[in-house]
Order: sequence, then structure tokens, then C-alpha cells
Amino acid sequence: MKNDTRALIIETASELFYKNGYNLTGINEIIAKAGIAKATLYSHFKSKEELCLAYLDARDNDLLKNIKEHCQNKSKGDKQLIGVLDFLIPFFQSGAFNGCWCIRTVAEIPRDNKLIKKKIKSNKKLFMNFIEGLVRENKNELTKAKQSKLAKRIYILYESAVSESHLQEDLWPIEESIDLLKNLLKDLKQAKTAN
Amino acid sequence: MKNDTRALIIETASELFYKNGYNLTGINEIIAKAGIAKATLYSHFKSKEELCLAYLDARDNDLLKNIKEHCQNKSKGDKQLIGVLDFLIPFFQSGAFNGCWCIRTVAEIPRDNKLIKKKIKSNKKLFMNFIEGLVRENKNELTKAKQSKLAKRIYILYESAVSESHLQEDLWPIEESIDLLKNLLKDLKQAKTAN
DNA sequence: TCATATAGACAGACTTGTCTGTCCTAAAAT
DNA sequence: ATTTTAGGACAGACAAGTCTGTCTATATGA
Repeated sequence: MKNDTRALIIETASELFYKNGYNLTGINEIIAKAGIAKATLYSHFKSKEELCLAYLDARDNDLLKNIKEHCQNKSKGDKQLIGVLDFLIPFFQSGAFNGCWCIRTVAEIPRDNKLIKKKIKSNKKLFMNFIEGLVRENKNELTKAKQSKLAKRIYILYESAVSESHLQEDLWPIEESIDLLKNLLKDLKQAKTAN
Repeated sequence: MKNDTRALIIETASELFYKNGYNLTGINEIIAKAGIAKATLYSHFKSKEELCLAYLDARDNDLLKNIKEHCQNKSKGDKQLIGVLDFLIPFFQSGAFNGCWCIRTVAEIPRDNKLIKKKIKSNKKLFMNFIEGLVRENKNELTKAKQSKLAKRIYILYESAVSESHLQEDLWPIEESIDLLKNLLKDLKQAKTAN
């Protein structure tokens, strides 16, 4: 039950933080929506900042889980790599999409908040590791250096697809990123047959 | 003199908004740094929101001017297109860099603030137009459709370079974006000679 | 009975924006 | 040449509201 309450707080805060922003969401709004008392919230989290860290973790864990699942449902090979990007299409269309919570949160906190920045960087690293693993699995003919380069490229394409589809309120940046990635994968094939 | 004061206000606000964030920068901080009275500020801008619009315009105009200059100093051809991206290297290293003010501002305002969102989209469109013009000038052998596609790709690479170098606090996303663009341009050359 | 939930008052520090009244400078009118 | 007039900037108090986080006092459930 204590865990239930904690999970409920995180879930509620996560919804509001992501939808309306971290600074624009007050503690009072969170407890009202969760139907709990303020003292209850502060018994689980010693500050709003701590709740923010939990929010970032919850979002990132959830994303990683879903995107892994999405990719595993694709056939082996390029499809799985492209899966990282086309995962964004239904996400964007779901209406729950509101850009990258990491970038949005960084935009809202003071410059010297190391704690939150560290958490975000560490979570992005986990995401990067996931992509690298996916590349290794599906492009094991490539050298390590080329695998790493491809992973980085998929990562930046993913990030720009997220940020720009959000800003433009349009699907085109996602589609263009996918298209670009397909080009890259085709180039790798050509380079291979050329050798 | 009136124009000087107005310019001073915008410059001061621009510095603080970009460095510390829009919501975290108070009117009192702006007037203290600018050395002006509150009534003076409010005689030039009827609200903080209006000052925000002026800040976005000032930043975007400045950027466009500088990036145009940077590209014009490059030799005609691919170099000018790559210029859009390698412009970011000295910017990042200058210490004045703090990510994309548009995305950061969007992250801070309420969801339903159409005014600021409209301004940002309109300024991004101007930036896109600039890239399209640059592509037309330097890739006039391409069809219009291919020019438009290339422009979009440069745009998303630019945006991801900005966002990710900021988030990662590292130059690698910029360098990787440049590298990716060079690949794309090489592909276009190969496709041309192949035909 | 005892832990834990509740509602909500409260402190204290912020926020934006308004308003009053003073001062200075420069142009216009005498 | 001297006086008047007007515009802008000034300092700073103030209203009205926001925020986080603490605390008290009551209720509920094991």
C-alpha cells in the first residue's frame, strides 16, 4: 500500500510535469489530482526535486521498455534499427506526446542543478547503450568503430525527430529522420558489396 | 534615447532569459541588471510575455545574421551548406551557448500560449527558408523536390546538433551531424555521376 | 492502541504588474 | 535670453497572487 501510494504520486506527477511543465506544476495540483494529503507526498519525497528525479526515471524506464518491445516485434536486421525511430510515429499520434522530458526539464531548472542534470545524462547513456546493443545485434559484420558511429547517428536522429516533431507539431521530422536512416543503412550495404 | 533604453532592456532580458531560463528570471532581476526602473520597463513592454517575444526575435535575427555571414565566408558549393552546421562549433565553444532558445522557451510556457508558439514557428520557418535558399544556390542541379528534402535534412541535423551538444555538454553531436551531412552530400555526387 | 492517512492553516519567500511622486533634460514659447 | 511645458526615467511602495515546505489537529484502519 505504501508502494501503491508512492507509485500513484509518481504517476500523477509524471503526467502533470510532462504535460504542463515542471515549474508550472505545483505540489498542490499534484496532491489534488492524486487525492492525497500534502504530508503524505512529503513523507515519500523530501522535496519537489526528488519527485522530479523519480519522474525522469519513471519516464525513461517506461520508454526504454516500450521501445525495446517495439523493436523486438520487428524482424531482425535493418527493421529493428529503424524501429527506434518509427516507434515515435504512434507515440506522436497518441496525443500523449509532448517532446523530450529531459530537454524540457533541463530548460526549467537552474543552471547549477547538478543532481537533475546528472540523472538525465545517465539515463540518456542507458538509451545510448540500448541503441548500441541493437546495432551490435543487427550489424555484427561492422567493425566496432562503425557500429559506434551508426549508434550515435541513430541517437541524434532520434533526438531531432522527437524535438522537431514537437516544435513543428508535425510528423515530418520523424518521417525525414526515418528516411535519412534508411539511406544510411543502404549506404552501408553498398559499401559492403563494393568491398 | 528611447530606442537605446528599449534596446538595453531587450539585451539584458535576452542574456538572462537565455542563461537562466524565462520563468526563473524575474522582472526585478532584469531591471536591476539593466539599471532601470520598473515603470520604465513597463512603459516599453506591456508584459513579460511581450518582452519574451522581443527576446525571441532579437536572438533569431542575430543568429540568422551571423550564420549567413559565416556561410558567405565559405567557398561556394558544399562548404556553404556544411557552414550551417560548423557555425555551431565556435558558438558552442564560446561559453555563451545554452541550447535552442525556442525549444527551451516552449518548454517553459503554458501549453495554450499560442502567441509565443506562433512566433517561434514563424522564426523557425525563416530559418528554414534561409537553408532552402542556400541549397538552391549551391545545388541548383537538383530538382526542387530534392532541394527541399536536402534542406529539411540539414535543418533537422542542425537542430539535433544544437539540442544534443547542449544536453551532452559535448561537441560530439555537432561533429557527428557534420559528418553525416558530408556523407549525404557525397551520396548526391555519386548519384549524379552514376546517372 | 498505534501508525498513518487526512484537511488545511501557515510561514516566508517569491512573482508580475500598478501606481505615486520626484527629477532631469530638451524643446518650445514668450 | 528666459521661462514654460512635456516626456521619459527614476525609486520604491504596494496589491494580489503564486510557490514550497512545515505543522497541527482530526479521522481512519489494522
